[in-house]
Amino acid sequence: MSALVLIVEDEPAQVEVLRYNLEKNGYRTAVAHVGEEALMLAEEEEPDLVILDWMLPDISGIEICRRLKSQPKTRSLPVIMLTARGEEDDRIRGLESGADDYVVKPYSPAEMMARVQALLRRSHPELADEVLHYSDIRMDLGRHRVTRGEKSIYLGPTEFRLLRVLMERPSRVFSREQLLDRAWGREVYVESRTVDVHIRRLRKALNINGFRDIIRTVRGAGYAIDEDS
Amino acid sequence: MSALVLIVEDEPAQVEVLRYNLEKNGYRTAVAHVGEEALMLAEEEEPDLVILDWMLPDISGIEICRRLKSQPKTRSLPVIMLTARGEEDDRIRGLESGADDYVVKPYSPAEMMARVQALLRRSHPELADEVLHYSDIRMDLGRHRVTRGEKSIYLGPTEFRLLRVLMERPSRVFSREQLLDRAWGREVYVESRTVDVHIRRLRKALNINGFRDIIRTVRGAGYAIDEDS
DNA sequence: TTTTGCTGTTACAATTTTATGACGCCGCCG
DNA sequence: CGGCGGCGTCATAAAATTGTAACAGCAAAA
Repeated sequence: MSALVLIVEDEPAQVEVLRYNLEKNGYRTAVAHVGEEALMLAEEEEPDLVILDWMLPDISGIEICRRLKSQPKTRSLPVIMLTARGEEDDRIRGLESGADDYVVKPYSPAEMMARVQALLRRSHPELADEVLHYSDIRMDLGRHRVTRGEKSIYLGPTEFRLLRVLMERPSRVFSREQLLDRAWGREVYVESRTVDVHIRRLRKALNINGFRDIIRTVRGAGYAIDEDS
Repeated sequence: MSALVLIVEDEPAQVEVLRYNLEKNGYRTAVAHVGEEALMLAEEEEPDLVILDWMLPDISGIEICRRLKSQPKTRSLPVIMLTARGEEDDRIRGLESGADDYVVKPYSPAEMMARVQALLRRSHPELADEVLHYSDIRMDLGRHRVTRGEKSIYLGPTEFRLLRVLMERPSRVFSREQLLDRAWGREVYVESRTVDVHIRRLRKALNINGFRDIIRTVRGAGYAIDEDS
């Protein structure tokens, strides 16, 4: 089972952005558009985390947060407060109301995901699986599973570690030595040309079904994972 | 013997959903379609819990609940009230009539099961056994019993603990060390290769009758319980 | 265009990792 | 005491993974 995140937000566009990103990261989602619904769902569905918009049609986010924190059943439910402008006052009031974190709009999805994961790791370590994304490639480290589009990709241990290194910093070029360091470890000695071979294996596995090659060769420098060429 | 849950609901589709989920979780079920029948069965069958729909053809759920709570014989019988809309008034009236919990339709089966289990644990701790599911495998922790499909699976104590660890987090890959920690305990020292042998024994037991292998070997990483490959 | 250096690709042997069957030990029960 | 079931370990087979060498291709420099 994966973590359930309750989104409390009245703007449909915002909801969709959050939902898309959360589900891409393997979380389940529930949505409440108004405050009453939020309180109900928080109790009924027992989510593992709440993302709570500050401005809602009925009850204010701050009030919802206060109520959540005042009930034994939802007290330890982590709350990320979401607000339009980062005024210091709001920030303080938000945290005073018991929110565990605070994100200012506009925010980057990656930042939000990082915060979600950080809070989940704190409250339910077993639910916070790391997932790396780039383009249409998805790497679930906990499940040790790689997919491209809908297709499962099977990798040997070394290719898996290699891809992981590349995915952790997309677009960055790693020299063969850097890759050996990070994917093989500092102590082993292998020919640097060996990297080429594993890159090839990785390419072959990743480009199954005529997918475009996503590994970029940088002559004289190394390799990177990259959208184009 | 397992707990008996009385379902009081007039819509056949709803009944089936409930019955299916309850039985999957190891409860026995009885069904009443109308209020009179419910009162009768509550007395005759001595169920351990009642799931009571708010809207019924003859007597209202609230009235049934009141009557149950007024009779000595059924007073301590836990009641979960089931209603279509989560209006605050209904909620209050429901709880005032003596219901022990309140679920709003539509609800998730998992949520309902959690509530059933929570109430049973309170009233009859010995009947509230935890049950793990994955795919067609069912693990009744309290009864120490495993089934796959309709077939009983016999496991030694070690295989049982091992399967339990895997079932608690389906799809997650556990290293041999993690498995030793969790299924054997931190203090004992056994070879990590021993895990292989028990995995094999587990597989042999689980794949009886030509069932598909559900344990995934992840080279260089460990094992996971998983639907595919 | 030729040269030179780097990279892609393939084949293969070596190594590592897992699967499996067998064995002996231990504790329990009859 | 003897049999039995469960368990850990070992030996060996089987399978997957990996490192390297060799060579073809290609790009940039001369």
